[in-house]
Amino acid sequence: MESKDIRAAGLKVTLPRLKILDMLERSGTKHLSAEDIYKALLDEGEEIGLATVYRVLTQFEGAGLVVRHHFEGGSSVFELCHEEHHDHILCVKCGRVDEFCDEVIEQRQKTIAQAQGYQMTDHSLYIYGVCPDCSK
Amino acid sequence: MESKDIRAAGLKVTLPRLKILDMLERSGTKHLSAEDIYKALLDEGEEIGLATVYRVLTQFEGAGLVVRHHFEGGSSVFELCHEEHHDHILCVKCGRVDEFCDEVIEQRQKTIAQAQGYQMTDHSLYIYGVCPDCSK
DNA sequence: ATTAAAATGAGAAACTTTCGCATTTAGGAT
DNA sequence: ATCCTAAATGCGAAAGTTTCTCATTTTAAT
Repeated sequence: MESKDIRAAGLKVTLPRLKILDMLERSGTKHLSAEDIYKALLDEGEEIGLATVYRVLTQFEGAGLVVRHHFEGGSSVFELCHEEHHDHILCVKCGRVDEFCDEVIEQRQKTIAQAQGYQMTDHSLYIYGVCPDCSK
Repeated sequence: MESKDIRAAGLKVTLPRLKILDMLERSGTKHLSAEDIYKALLDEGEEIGLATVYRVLTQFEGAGLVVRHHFEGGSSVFELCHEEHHDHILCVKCGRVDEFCDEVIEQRQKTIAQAQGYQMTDHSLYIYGVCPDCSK
């Protein structure tokens, strides 16, 4: 259980927060929007308010428990923050999302930031393409 | 003039479209939202509707004349599509945006896509950091 | 000039996200 | 275990962004 993660963030361990965390865990590699999480929980018979989902996700983001992504299409999506950083490759046909890590790029980004006089704090990289299943 | 670009996209050359294109050109490296463009044009005494701005931007995007970015913060921003592809580095303090190109990363992305079985169609890379001005 | 198809502007509508506030809950002190 | 206060919740309203509808205007080819 991650009660400790919630507590470590200075937040009280409440039922809604555990539910949301659990939902994100079970979602695996799929990225969920606030609305997705809200509906999924309602479907499972949980009582929760949409405003709470938004509030909690924002708090979790601030605490570094989840990352928010701005994919195309209106709403933000969220995913649990694993220790190891990773980037994403998305299928433009079916929406499938895969993850990858690449040290070469990581390093190169730092170099570029430095060259531009920036102190790099973060980055986001998305590769778009047609996934194996959709390209045959 | 880029009347030809508009025409090449199969769109009629209208005043609103020329105004929007011109505004994007004059904006230089700054990225504008639909609302930004709308207000800026109103300020210059132009008559234009917000719906038109949204419509035209979406059409321009489809035609490859502009790129839409989903930076943080609610609304999409747009920039003219120059021939050469480039990525962005943003200041998390002042919002400044700089651009860069890096062949190493470009190449590496193709390699990664291939390794994952994807046919890469596009990508987007944002580096976040503190810009030279804000870090002193 | 004429005309059909396309584009526009204004407001309504849809959608995502945040806010305000009365009520409930967590968790430390008793 | 019970009490108490700050924090969290749920609801509906509100704010913000984007799309839609439709009557009117404009483009560009005849």
